[in-house]
Amino acid sequence: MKMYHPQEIECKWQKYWEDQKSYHTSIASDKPKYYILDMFPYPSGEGLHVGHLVGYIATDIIARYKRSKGYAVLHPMGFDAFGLPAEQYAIQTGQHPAITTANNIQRYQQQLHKLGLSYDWDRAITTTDPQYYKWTQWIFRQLFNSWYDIRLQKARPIAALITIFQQQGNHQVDAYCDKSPKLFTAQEWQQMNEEAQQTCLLAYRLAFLEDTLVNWCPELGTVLANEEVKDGFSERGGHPVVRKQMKQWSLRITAYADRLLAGLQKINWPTSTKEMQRNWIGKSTGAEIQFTTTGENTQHTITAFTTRPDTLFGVTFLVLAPEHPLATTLCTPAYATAATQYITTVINRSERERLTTAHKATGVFTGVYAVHPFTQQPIPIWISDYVLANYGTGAIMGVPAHDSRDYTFATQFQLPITQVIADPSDSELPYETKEGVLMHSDFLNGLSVQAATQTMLEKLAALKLGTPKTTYRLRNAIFSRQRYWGEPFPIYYKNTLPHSLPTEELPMALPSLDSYKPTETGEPPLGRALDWKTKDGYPLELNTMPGWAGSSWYFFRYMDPHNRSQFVSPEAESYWQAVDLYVGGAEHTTGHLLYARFWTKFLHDLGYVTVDEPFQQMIHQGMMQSKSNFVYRIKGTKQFVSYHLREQYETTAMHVATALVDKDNVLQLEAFQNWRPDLKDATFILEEDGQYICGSETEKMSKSKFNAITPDDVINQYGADTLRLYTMFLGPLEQAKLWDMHGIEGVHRFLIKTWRLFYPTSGVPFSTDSPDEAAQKIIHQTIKKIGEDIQRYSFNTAVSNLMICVNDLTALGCRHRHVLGKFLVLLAPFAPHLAEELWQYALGNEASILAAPFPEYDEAYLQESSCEYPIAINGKVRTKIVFPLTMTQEQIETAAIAHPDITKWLEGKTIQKIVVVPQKMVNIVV
RNA sequence: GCUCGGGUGGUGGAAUAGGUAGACACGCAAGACUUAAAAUCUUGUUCCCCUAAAAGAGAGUGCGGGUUCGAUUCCCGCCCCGAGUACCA
Repeated sequence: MKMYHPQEIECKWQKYWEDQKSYHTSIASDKPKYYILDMFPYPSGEGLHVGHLVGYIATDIIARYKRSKGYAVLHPMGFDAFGLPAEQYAIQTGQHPAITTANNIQRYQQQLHKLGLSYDWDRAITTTDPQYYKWTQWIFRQLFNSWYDIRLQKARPIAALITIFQQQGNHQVDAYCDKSPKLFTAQEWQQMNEEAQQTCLLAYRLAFLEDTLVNWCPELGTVLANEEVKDGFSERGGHPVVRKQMKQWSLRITAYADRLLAGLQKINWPTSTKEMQRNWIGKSTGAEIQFTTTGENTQHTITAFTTRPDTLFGVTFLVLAPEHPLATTLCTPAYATAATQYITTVINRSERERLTTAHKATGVFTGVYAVHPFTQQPIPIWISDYVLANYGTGAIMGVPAHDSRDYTFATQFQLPITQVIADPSDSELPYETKEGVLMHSDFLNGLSVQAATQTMLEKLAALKLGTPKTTYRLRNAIFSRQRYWGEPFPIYYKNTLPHSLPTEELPMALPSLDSYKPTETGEPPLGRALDWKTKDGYPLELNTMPGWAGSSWYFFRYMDPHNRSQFVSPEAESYWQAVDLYVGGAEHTTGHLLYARFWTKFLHDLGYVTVDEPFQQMIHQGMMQSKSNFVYRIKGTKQFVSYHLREQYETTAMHVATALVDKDNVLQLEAFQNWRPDLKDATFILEEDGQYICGSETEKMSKSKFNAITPDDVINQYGADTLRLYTMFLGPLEQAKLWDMHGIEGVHRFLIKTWRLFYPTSGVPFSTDSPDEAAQKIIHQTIKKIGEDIQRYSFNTAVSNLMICVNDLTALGCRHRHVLGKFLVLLAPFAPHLAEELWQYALGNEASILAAPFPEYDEAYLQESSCEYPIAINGKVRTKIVFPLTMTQEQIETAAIAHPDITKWLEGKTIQKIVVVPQKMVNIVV
């Protein structure tokens, strides 16, 4: 009898599939297409752990299933390889990040290869490859040379804008641009020199230079995007982040805010993810209202944005953001010193400090009043950092009765509070609900919130005091990084104005440097490059692009990865279209997933792609958790105290490798001392029984918590098929799962049982007779279930159903070649190596199982001739009776109440009703 | 605080359209094989009461209500856990 040795057969078939080019994908116009994509991984130095694999295994099962259903399946993999860790390593060691990256990629590929994943590796792409980033630069160049036409709701080439400027100036242009662009006539435009013209155009480009307040991370020496900063610290590395004014490249994603919002309705994504994008875009409608200051000499106009114009009569103060242009100039001399001091401290405060003091209201009075547009009452103007400079207009009208933040501020500084909406429940102020009737509001009195808003907007418009306005929380995306390991910008400067390099000069490759640190003068690392200038001697851009540049369009490149003349050919793009199913982490919701949608819409506008949403359906795999262990170090010493005694000392908890801890959390002391050089002379305070007990917690699996399980160890012990199956068997794809090795024996035993079904101890040969009813029923039921389970991504139940099938066929002693062959095709997407081995060697098929079509089930074999009915009395099941399906409802009723197990419950009671649900159950109501 | 998930045996989980709660697997217990152990196989395993055992009775899907002949599933109110978000006017 042959034994199941996964390590032998898995290597053999992996090589076979590679040699046969089994996963080669091409356009097959006679077949329907299916594009299934995993999120672009960053190849970190730590390699993969089993948590990363959940998604890869799931997509592989679907890809294999879809192929066996006759689809042309695009299932590629590649690497998003620019990024900070390789560069930090380069700064420390001097090793070029390209070498680090290549090593890491190789390790990833080996790990993925050992899992038997069916990627078409000929289509693999890497963002750091100049032949790839050539096109990232090319797309950036298109963004630089485009503007957004609001009337047509699409991006257009900058040449079209120049034509408009030549003919009519920019007074009539309806475009997304800088806040107040310089206005000019056609004649003025024509008289401008090139420099002046370029300055004007820059205000309209979709990729533009801008002085902005950025998240500066001194430790990393670079700026970070909003979503790369968590609680005032950098997401990578956890370094502090401060706010700083810098000239940066930005992308005008805000032009697409409305389309990014509307597009969510067309795509099949988790509601939570859509909701998060909606909140991130943060569309709010309201009005901008003008307030004029009182004062003898100078009168200023302050424009405030509000979503509640209906509460205008409740305004008791105005607040300016500290960064507001008027904040420094408005104050009366008596208040100016205090105000300037406040503004300086607040602006220099780091993001971190702002957050920790967020709950406290701070601010200063300017000494100046504005006039209420209707009551003509004076309204004090304050400055406070609870108003954000870059949202709305940077100025708000304070309505303390109906806004909690304004309420806190008013209470703090004893400003008056005027209630203007009657609260039906009469609860405490502030009353923020949009229900109720207006009061103390002159011409609005008695109106509902909705009607009052409408009336107020009309009145403001008529008196030219305000206009309806929609704002977005979404900011333009800062696109410069002061780093080496990223795509260089295809940009050079002429008299400090940016120009794009001609496309023939792309790719613009990264230069080699002697060091990857910033220059002594604080310039980015590219400042060290010799001859970093164009042929004509113009200086090139020193910043590089952020990590998300390459991942914003990679899904198109897989369609046509070797194209030298286009980023994707129209033929390939129109065949593969959007990704049908995208599987990856939810943590990319407000970053990658938003930027990829933005770039797709932009490329669509310019006519380069037909789709305008990149990912039709999206699923997030749940995170993998694992038990992590802690030891407790007495502060300032190398002494470690056991779990139960830790409270007697002042200790810090420290993660310890779970490999050094047994299942009862007992630490292996010697192994711990040898774990790291600095622990060599560690000493311990032990429990009474002489053991060191570690603390334990369930946490997200990660190398830094020392609780990661690498696939390599599992594969060495059980084989890739067992790992694939077990990862799916743990629970639903989208749910967080706890990895523990206990259950893996169960799925491994299942594969051994499967093996024995084909190589039984009895040695009975396979039969080619037509299978018996019982075997047919089992296999057809399983075909139905597996198909349904895969289609609803329920892989854990699919594995269960495969187990049930093997259990049943084993009990039956099934030897039918026909039935067993069908079973292998069902098993193949989950455990491809074992299925191929048994298909070719046990059953003696000549062709690969990959060519076998997914079996169809025959309804005829699923028909039952009878059904077991649970018989319930008042909903409680009392007995079960088998009835033939030919029985009528009346016959079932009569039989049920005549059954001895039932009659004893009916004694002395009257039957009120009998419910018979065909093929389900019977309920007797007494 | 807000938004979105989720609470089912000792454990992971199943129940796809309101119809037998606990599939499948782990663990545990007993037995077979073995000199013995491991491996393998067989049987049992929601809890509680009763019983020598069988049989039987009751409770039960976070808690409290509701709709229904019937609710893990639908509705209302609460509690707990997890994730995301944070002055966006």
